[in-house]
Amino acid sequence: MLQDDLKKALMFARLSEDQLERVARHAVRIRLDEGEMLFQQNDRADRFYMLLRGQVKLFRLGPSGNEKVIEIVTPGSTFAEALMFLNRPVFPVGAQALQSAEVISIDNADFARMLHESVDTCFMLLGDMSQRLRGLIKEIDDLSLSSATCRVAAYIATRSAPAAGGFNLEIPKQTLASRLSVQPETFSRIIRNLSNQGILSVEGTRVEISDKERLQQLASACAEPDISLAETFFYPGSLSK
Amino acid sequence: MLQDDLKKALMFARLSEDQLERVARHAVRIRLDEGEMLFQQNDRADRFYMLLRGQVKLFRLGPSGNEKVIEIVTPGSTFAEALMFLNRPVFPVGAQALQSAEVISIDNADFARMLHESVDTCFMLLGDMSQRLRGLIKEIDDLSLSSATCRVAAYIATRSAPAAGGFNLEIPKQTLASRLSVQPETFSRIIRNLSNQGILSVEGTRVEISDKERLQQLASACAEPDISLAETFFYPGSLSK
DNA sequence: CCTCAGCCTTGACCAAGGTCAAGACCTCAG
DNA sequence: CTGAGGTCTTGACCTTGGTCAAGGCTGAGG
Repeated sequence: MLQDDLKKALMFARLSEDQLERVARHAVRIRLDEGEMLFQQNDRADRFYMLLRGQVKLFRLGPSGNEKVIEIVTPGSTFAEALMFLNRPVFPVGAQALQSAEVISIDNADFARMLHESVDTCFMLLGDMSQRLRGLIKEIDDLSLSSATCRVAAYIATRSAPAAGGFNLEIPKQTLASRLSVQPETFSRIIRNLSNQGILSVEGTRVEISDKERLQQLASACAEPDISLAETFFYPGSLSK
Repeated sequence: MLQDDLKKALMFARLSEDQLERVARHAVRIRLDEGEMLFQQNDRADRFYMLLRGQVKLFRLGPSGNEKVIEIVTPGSTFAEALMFLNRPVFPVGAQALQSAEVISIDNADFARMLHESVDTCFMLLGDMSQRLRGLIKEIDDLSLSSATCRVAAYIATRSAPAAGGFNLEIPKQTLASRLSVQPETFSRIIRNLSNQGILSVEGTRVEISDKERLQQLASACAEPDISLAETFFYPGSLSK
């Protein structure tokens, strides 16, 4: 049932059965194979989406084909809904399935019409967008105030926070690298450095954290290039000696 | 009259007199001297603002005091209103007057209450936030796909678009540099390069564009590091010879 | 007119990380 | 088992732009 799936997203949680039914009427279920595009950057955006299953990456293309992954969507999240309120909406990113995936696609115009009747949902959406704004601001200062090493450390620290010891990278390293705004080669090297430091070890997609504390330090101390962290970090020998 | 000033912002345009009056009741006019802080990063955010006159910069501080300017607010714009919808809102940036300025400060809670009665205004706000989201995404790929030179060129290109010949930098170069995520020294050098190229000339705060076309090229071609633009650019001699 | 304080510019140097090229490793099809 | 096409890793090199230190310029106050 489409309605039941819709309810999984926070955004639709407050809708009445009646409203849900109405949204569902203009919603379509779509299956994507691995690698399949859901939409292209600059396509006209008159629908938005909710991911049910699988993984979808959102990315921007530079003119010469180099891509930067902006986000990796996880099941239960909606995306591209913020465009609904622009005049001539166009997707600022492309969306491609990383694994076989299933999404629900919802008609903007119809949803907006319905939104008029539910101020509560408007507020929901506003809150949602606020958070994204914050996230992006965070992203910007990560980019301009932190080093690549930092970003990688921070990512791993967050990912490993819940699990005790280690975890599996669910994303191809290439893609992850792009998400973190780093070349794949550099990503590889950073991992190697961290390994040499005895902070963690990576075997295929499996990541084991050995020294959580140091990892945390790296993750947070990054914006602090003056403390001679770079030094202790890039010359692994200095430790064992 | 406070109401009249409020109307200058798009965001309040659709409000009824009644609603405006209500907003005005919880709004305060604030004067800022040059250099004065309006709020600090991480302060509790229970009000938002609209700039009437002057300039205000929004910036983030890294732990060691290095700052990154996120935005320079111009009169008529509202800012920090997106925080209103978060649970425990805290300013993600600090705000400081670059020149003597005047702002209106509006109470979040009261505004939100009023918003409940005006779906139209909700939509206004949603649109507004959409645009900011887009802006930030743009910002992110500028940071990760473009070079510093590019960003500077792009900035100047936009600023000079309306005016025919040249224009005045209204912002201290230091600040502008930070806004563009570049060190002041680098900014200076980039300008010099552009001058040597005969693309523009800068005298104090006055910028004159000599070769608009080349400037445009630089601004847009930046994401294209493979075309040997860097080469023609960084070795000025190669042109005259 | 001099001086001090900001800003801006310049130069010399250096490190982070991007680029290019090659090879390792893995998986899958034949 | 073998070969082809991925992805990942490594090494060598080079560019960008950050850092440090030293002037130059300008405007306000004595």
